[in-house]
Amino acid sequence: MKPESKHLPADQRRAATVETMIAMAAEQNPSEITTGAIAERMNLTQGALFRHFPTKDDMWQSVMEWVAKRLLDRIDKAAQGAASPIAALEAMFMAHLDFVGKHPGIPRMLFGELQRAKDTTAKRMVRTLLTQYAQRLHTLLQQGKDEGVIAPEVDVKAAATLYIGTIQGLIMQSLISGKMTPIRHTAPAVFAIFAQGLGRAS
Amino acid sequence: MKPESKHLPADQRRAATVETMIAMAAEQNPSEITTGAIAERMNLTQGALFRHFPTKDDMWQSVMEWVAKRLLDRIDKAAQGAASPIAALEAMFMAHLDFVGKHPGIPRMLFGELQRAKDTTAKRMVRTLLTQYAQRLHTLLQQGKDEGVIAPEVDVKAAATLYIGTIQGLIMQSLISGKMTPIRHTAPAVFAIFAQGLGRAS
DNA sequence: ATAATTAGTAAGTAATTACTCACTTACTTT
DNA sequence: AAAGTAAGTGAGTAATTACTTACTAATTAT
Repeated sequence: MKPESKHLPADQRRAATVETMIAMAAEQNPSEITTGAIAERMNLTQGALFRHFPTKDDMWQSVMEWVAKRLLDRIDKAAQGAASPIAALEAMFMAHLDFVGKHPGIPRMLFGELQRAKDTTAKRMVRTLLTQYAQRLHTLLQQGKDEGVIAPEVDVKAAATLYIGTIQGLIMQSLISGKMTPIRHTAPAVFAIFAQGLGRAS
Repeated sequence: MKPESKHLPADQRRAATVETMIAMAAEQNPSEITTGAIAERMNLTQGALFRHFPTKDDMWQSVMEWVAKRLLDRIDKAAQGAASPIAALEAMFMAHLDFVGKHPGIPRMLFGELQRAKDTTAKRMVRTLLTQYAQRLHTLLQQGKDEGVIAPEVDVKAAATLYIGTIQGLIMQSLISGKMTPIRHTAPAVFAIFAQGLGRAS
């Protein structure tokens, strides 16, 4: 398939490993992905992977770095052009769903890593990512209140939780149906209710 | 600790196993719970478990049965006394959170099982549970629209997704912080935004 | 070209885990 | 009290998995 030569420089091999893991996470439970399976998918022997990563946990850590950087980048770019805080939220919402639509394994990874028992570096990175995400939400929501487009009685923290949950609910839906496509279809209606919830009762 | 005699009748032993697994899921990743660890917690040898369950998957299946029955029962009872569809939704919402507050391992189990690769019986049961849950939501939401307390432009399916996601968001919050308690605190504010979202723009 | 370095291979190893089985112990029935 | 049955024990086993290592092949530098 891919004419990628066998010998790859270390950084490219690491990048390829990360991408392979993300692709595999779309098809199976991340915690059930073995180093053997990763290597097989890369047409490589298992041992070769450990020339580039000291442990499997380090592989997951690299994956989380990839995800955190790309996701935050995407939502930041999406929010940039928006005319109002609510438009920004909606743009972020859609960008986020578009992102997980392209990489369906990612939400599983995040959630799976979050519920790991031991405190891996990867787990800490997920927490950091979500905290940074929440910060952006808080800022926008507060801005919306200041500008009067969001009702003053709205609890900012609750709204941020609801926003994250809204995405999580859509993802859950896709896990039940096994398909990712209906998300794009339902998303606008779901966001509409959320946005209506932020508005002033008037 | 417990003066429970060593020899237990089969049905009691099975029930005890299920409860032990639920308790353990509150402390660690369900997929990392081994039969050895379960047996140890029960002061039993590993082999004894397999006298009561043919496979480990069957244990999880029993756990899911337990969960499905109890959870649906709880939310049905909660909805019963409610004066309006929205009050019923709120009562269900709170009952659900109360339930997972008492058994913090349950949402992890459900989500973890949902993202399993192979189609276990347990996975099918989770799907069934969530479908039945959604049915109740659809009924209430439609009722609300008929009575005019929910805006006619609200998409019932989207609202149901949002409701589930709202709970999921709160659970995610607790996974990040590692604590279950703040859920109860934030929940009303989160539901308030959701309810406002259902209301007529007027 | 030759040497040095970097990447990949193939065959391990030790640990873990779900499940089995021959045997023993506790309870029940007559 | 004796016999029959249900529940538990403890020592397996086969499979899997993360990680290692001695060696080889490709790439780069001199």
